[in-house]
Parts: sequence; C-alpha cells; structure tokens
Amino acid sequence: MEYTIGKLAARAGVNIDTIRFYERQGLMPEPRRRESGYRLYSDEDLKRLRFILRAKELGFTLREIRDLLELRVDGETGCEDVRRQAEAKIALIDQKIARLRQVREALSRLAQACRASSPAGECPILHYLEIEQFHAEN
Amino acid sequence: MEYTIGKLAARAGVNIDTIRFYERQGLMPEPRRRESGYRLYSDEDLKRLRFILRAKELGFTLREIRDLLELRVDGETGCEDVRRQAEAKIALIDQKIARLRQVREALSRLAQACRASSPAGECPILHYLEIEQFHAEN
DNA sequence: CAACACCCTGGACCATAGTCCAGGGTTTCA
DNA sequence: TGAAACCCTGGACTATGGTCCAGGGTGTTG
Repeated sequence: MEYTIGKLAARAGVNIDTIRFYERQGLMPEPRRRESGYRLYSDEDLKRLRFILRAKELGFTLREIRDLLELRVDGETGCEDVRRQAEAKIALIDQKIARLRQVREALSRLAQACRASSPAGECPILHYLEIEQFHAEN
Repeated sequence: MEYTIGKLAARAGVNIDTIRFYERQGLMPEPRRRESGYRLYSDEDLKRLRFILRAKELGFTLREIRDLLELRVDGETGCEDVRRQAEAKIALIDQKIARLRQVREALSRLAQACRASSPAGECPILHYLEIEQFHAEN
C-alpha cells in the first residue's frame, strides 16, 4: 500500500504536521516523492510511525525513540556494539516495568482497602505504595 | 525529619523551582511555613515528591499524576467510586506494561540476531517488533 | 474546466513542564 | 555582627513536542 501524508496521518490517528515534524527531527525517514513533490509513504512507514507513537506513550522522549530506531548494524556500528546498546535499553525497560508494577500494586491495595473500611481523608496511594529507597544520604 | 525547600530538593534530586511549580499545579500540598514564610516539608512530602518524579518517568502527565494522588475517599467521592477509578488506572497500567514487554521482546530478538548473522542495513527494531494492529480501516 | 480537497514550504504560535532572574527578607556561623 | 547561604514572590524565559496559517501549487471529480 501507498499513502500520501494525509492518508498516513489518518491511518495512525495523528496530525499531518506531526509527521512532517518527525521527519525534521529524524524520526521518520525522508520519503519518496511524486514529481509534484507530494510525499509517498509505505506500510513500513506506517509501522514506524505507530512505533513512535506507542513509545511516546510509554514515556520515551523523541530523542530516545530515535536512538531505538537507529539501532542497526552497519559500517560504523559493530554487531557487538548493537548488542550492548540493546541490552542497556532492555535493562531500562525492565526498570520501567518494575516501577509500573509498584504503582499498580498500590492502586490494587487501595481498591482492596476500599472494599473494607474507608478511613476518609489521608492520601491513599502514597499510603499503599512502598518504594525501595535507594539514594545517597546527605 | 523536617526540611526547608532546598533540602527537600536536594533529597529528591530536583530543582528547587520545580517544587514550587508542583505546588502551583496542585501536585505538592501547600506546606506549613515558618513565621518568616519559609516552607517546611516532612518525610511524607518527600515521599510524595518522589512518587511524582517516578510517575513522570513512566509517561504520566502532571495532570494524570495529580489525579492519582487525589484518589481518596471523602465527602464527595464514595468508596465504590474510588474503587472504580483505581481499577480503570490499573487497566491503563497493565496496557503500558504489555506494550513495554513488546518493545522489550523486539530488542531482545535484535540482540539475539546480532549474535548470529548481521544482515547490515535494514531497520532492526521494527523488523523484530510485531504489534497487534487494532484500528479502524477507512 | 471549475471547484474543492489535498499537498508544499516557511514561519509563527501553542501547551506542558519546567528554569532563571530581580529585588528583597532570613538564617547561620565564624 | 556581618558575610555567605538560604528563602520569598512575581514574572520572564526555555526546551520539547507539536499545531496552525499564509500563500501557492496539485489532484480529482462532476
């Protein structure tokens, strides 16, 4: 399938200008063009755009997303290097997941407690959240 | 323990102005004050601030974080209502976790593939990422 | 061959989430 | 007791991530 920018935007549920913006930021590739100058996109591009949008929801910055998308083996970047970078990102993601689980747990406990008593007033999530405190004392 | 705003900022590893900003946005409570007007914070406040920072990393907006922090049973909000809201947030978090797992999987496959061959060039993460495509056709 | 929808570029503008002053008062500690 | 380090408010400024608009060309469809 082939899309003009408007179709691509509709497909991904995003503003047309956002796509051009991502292009300027190096997140979307410079696309093929018609003779008239109209941009032409493929399904591959749609996939890429959806990835960007999803990653954004997950709290990655555009810069981080660009780094993720650029992870590839080529002239400059050796295989070993890519592997190391990928593994670093994985560690980061694992941390995010662990933290989301903590918040989830707190919310879950809160919902539970609701069923029982309701001690009105205090701040529940914080009350039900136990986060390990690793930090330097000063 | 009791902190002035500077100490609190240092403890949480954040700019002093950020705390005042969060106060204006209703994320941090209006703190007790010395007679001089100096803000005074407690360990509870530190906990709250750390929660905010963490939630931000996880891709929640300040507005969403405020909603999370305000989840409480009181005059206006009944127990049942809080439970429903909490469960809605949990569903959202589960979705985030699932999506992070997908990205993690893609990275993991990428790292694996690296060990084997290195087909130089194409875009790896997208190549290794399979995301379910639920969307309206048009 | 209109008319209307669509695309182009470049630049202005916007919301969110801070960050940084200026000008002035407060605390601490040598 | 006075310098250094802090804190106050109010307002200006910044970075990120878009969004909108003007002025002009392109596509398509009755």
